[in-house]
Amino acid sequence: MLGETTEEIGLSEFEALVIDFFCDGVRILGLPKSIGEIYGLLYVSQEALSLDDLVRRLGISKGSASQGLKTLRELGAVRESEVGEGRRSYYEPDVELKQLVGGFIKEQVRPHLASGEGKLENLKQMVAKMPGDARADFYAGRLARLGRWSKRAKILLPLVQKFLGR
Amino acid sequence: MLGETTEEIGLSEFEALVIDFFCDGVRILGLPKSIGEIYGLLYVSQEALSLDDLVRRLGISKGSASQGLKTLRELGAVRESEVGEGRRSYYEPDVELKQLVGGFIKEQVRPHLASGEGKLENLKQMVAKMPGDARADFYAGRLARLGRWSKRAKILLPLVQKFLGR
DNA sequence: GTGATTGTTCAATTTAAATTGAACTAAGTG
DNA sequence: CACTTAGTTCAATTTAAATTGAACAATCAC
Repeated sequence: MLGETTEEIGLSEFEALVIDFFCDGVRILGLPKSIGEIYGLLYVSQEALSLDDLVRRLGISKGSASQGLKTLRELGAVRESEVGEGRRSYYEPDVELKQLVGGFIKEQVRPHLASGEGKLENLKQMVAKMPGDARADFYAGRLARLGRWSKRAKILLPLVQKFLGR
Repeated sequence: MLGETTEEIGLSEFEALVIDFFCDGVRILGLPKSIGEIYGLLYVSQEALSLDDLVRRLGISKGSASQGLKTLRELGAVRESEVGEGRRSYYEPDVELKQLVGGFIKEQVRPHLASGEGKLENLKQMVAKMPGDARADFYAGRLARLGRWSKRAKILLPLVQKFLGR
C-alpha cells in the first residue's frame, strides 16, 4: 500500500482563491476561517475528500478538521459520500443554496431568536411588577416593539427559505 | 456648576438585562459587545444621552464609546438629538427595524457581496484561460452556481427591506 | 489477543479582535 | 490669549476565539 496514487499536496492558485472566497463568506456569518477552508476545498474538488486529505492539503491540524467537519455536518453543508470503499469516510459539499441557508437558519439563527424571546418574556414580567408610572409605560412600549421585531423575523425566515428554494 | 442634577450611575437590574439582550443581538451580527451595550442603554433610556453618560453608566472607556457611537451612526442606528442645549452632543436610538436592517445591509452586507462578486469575476477569467478539459468544465459549473447565489442574494435583500418596512 | 488506522476530545497555545488610556485636535469661554 | 470641556485617534494591552497537538476511544486486520 505504498505510493498508491499521486497524492496532491498543497493547493493550486485557483483552489487557493476559491477557498479564500469561502473564508470571506463564512466570516460574515461569524464562523471560523477553518470552516470556510474546509467547505471551500470540498466545493472546488471533483472527488469526495477524507479528513486526512483536508489535513494534508490545507495544512491544518486533525483537531481543526474534525471539529470543522462536525460543524459543517450539523449545518447540513457537508455529507458523507456513499462511494468511499474502506473504513475511511469521504465528504462532499451540499451545493444547494436552499439547504445551506436552511441549515444556517435552523442551527444558528433560530436558537438565538428563541433565547431572545425568553429574555423578552422575563423583561415583560419585570415591567408588569413595576409601579404603573410613566417610566413603566415607556418600558412597556419599548418591549412591545422588540416583540414585534421578533414576530416579524419569525415570519420572514420561512419566506426567505421559500424564495431561495426556487 | 457643581452637583447640578442627580447623576445616575451604574445600571438598574432591568436596564442591565435589556442591555444584555442587545449584546446577544449584535453578537449574531458580528459586531462588538460595546456596540450592543451602547445601543441597549440608549434604547432603554427615555432621554438622549451624551458620550459621557455612556462612559459613566456603562463603565466603558471614552475611546470605546466614541468608536461605538461612530459605528452606530454609520449604521444609522443612532442619531444626534436636536434638543441638547450646550456644545455637548446627545444621542438617541433609531428604533425602526426597517432602518436598522437597512443600515446593516448597506454598510455590512452589500460591501461584502460586492467584493465577493469581484473575486468571482477573477476566478471566471482564470477558468477561461485553462485548457478546455473536464476539470475546467467542472470549475466553470461551480463558479456559475456561485454567480447564481450572488444574484439571488441581490434580489432578496430589497425584498427583505420591503417586507420589514410594513 | 496485538498492532495499525481513523477519528474525537479537550487543555494548552496561538491568533485575532476589542478595549483601554494617554496624547491629541477642535471648539468654547472669559 | 490661556484655560476648560468635548471628542477622536491609535499604539499598547486585555480579552475572547480559534487552532493545535497529544492523549484517548473505536474499529478493523491479522
